[in-house]
Amino acid sequence: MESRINRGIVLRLAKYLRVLHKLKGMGFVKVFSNNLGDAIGVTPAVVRKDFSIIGIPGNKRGGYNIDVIVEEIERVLGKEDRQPIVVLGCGKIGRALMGYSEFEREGIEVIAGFDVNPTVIDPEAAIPILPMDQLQSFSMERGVKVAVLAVPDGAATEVFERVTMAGIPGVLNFTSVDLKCSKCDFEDCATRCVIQNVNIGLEIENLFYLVRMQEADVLERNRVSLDPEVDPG
Amino acid sequence: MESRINRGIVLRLAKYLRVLHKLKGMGFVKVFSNNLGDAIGVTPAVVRKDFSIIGIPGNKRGGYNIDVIVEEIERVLGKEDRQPIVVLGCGKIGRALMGYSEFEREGIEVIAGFDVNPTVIDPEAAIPILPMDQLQSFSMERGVKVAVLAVPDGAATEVFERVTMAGIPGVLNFTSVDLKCSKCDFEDCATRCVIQNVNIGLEIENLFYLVRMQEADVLERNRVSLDPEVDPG
DNA sequence: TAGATTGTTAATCGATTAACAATC
DNA sequence: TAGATTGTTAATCGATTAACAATC
Repeated sequence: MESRINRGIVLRLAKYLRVLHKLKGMGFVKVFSNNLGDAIGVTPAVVRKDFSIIGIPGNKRGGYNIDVIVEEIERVLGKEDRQPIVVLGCGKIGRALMGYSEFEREGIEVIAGFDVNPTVIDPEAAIPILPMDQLQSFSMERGVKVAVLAVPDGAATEVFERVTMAGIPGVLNFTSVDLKCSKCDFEDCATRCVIQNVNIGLEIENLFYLVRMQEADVLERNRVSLDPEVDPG
Repeated sequence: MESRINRGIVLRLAKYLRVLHKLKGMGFVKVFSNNLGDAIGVTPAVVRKDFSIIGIPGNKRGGYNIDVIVEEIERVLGKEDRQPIVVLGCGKIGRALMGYSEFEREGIEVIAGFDVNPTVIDPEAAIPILPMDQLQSFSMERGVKVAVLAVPDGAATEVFERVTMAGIPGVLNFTSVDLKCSKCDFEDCATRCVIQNVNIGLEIENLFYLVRMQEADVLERNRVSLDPEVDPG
């Protein structure tokens, strides 16, 4: 019954926002919970509930005003300001992320990379690559809020340690080491660090499993439909 | 009450597996639900329930036998065989994934990359990069089950179309376009394609939001603790 | 036996869904 | 007015957690 703002809602809000920007670009002014639900793949009731929770008003017969929704969601999500991040580990994945062109559209900007390998250091590059030692001073100075962790698995915990020392409160973790700060619950964390783990290997394994399950399922259904009642003996 | 095998369990099983391999390497033979729970950050009851669901037996006083768990989880997850995948889109992200060394440890092998850009095609490379046109024939021939989508957002739906045409039943989607096959529920899908969306931009936005919430929360708590009762006027 | 741990059942929790009164 | 859509309340659902009997 009690529904606070959780990760689920936040994710949906960001999705609404994209659809709404497109609709607005097409000249739409109003939208119904029905349309929006279809667009992001949820029921209209979810849309109405989400909007109700963050206080977006609609009109009983005329749906919701797109400008109002956009403004309110952006306020809740805090989209007004630029979102500067740093990338830790400038190997293949790290450098790919540093050049990820889709970030720009979202207001996300990689302001520096860090690495322990002296040969990749390049403070003069468009996006400077600095020695890992400078992480703390740089982050303090620039007020870095989010770091992307793209180091080898073996270095994950050590580098994560540096991140907490540097006072960076948010981490997107691409290593396959499951990070958690001590006593850290997703919602409430003693050392005050929010971690989002993205484990590519795990996702792929998972996918293989789901695919196999699905294929088994199809087979099973065919069997059942050929053989509606099990006939023992 | 009724708990079928869902994404949550599958993800946990893969995590148990990692811990267990390490424990085994250290010479352990038995493990308690308690230990395993601590290791992956869940309660012992969850561990016992998971094991109960997939039919892993324990001993009332002696915990679980590591070899038995490993064998059973690997059977359920189907870890015995190699897991060949293809990468669609050989830009920065795509090539980074093609060279992702952590895959090896998990039995995941990138067997080819595909791209529309003729200048990156290289069928003789260690991991061949082929024209996108050859996706269908290649996948049919090799029985590809999982494709990683790393094309620009603009090409996402078109390339995904090719994937379904090629009969590939699993997709890990790194574009920020929310893919879904028509009528596709996560569990049950008419066109029989399992999609896992990994939206890096969305994750980072989310992180910024959560960090901001957390900071607000800390402030709020300090305020409350300084000012335990609201004093109007 | 006493102590500890499994395996399962019941309670809790939170989120999603359904339903419908309010009302434009 | 009639029809449609919001906003909210209650029902449902599934997963997590607690608790405890069984038993080694």
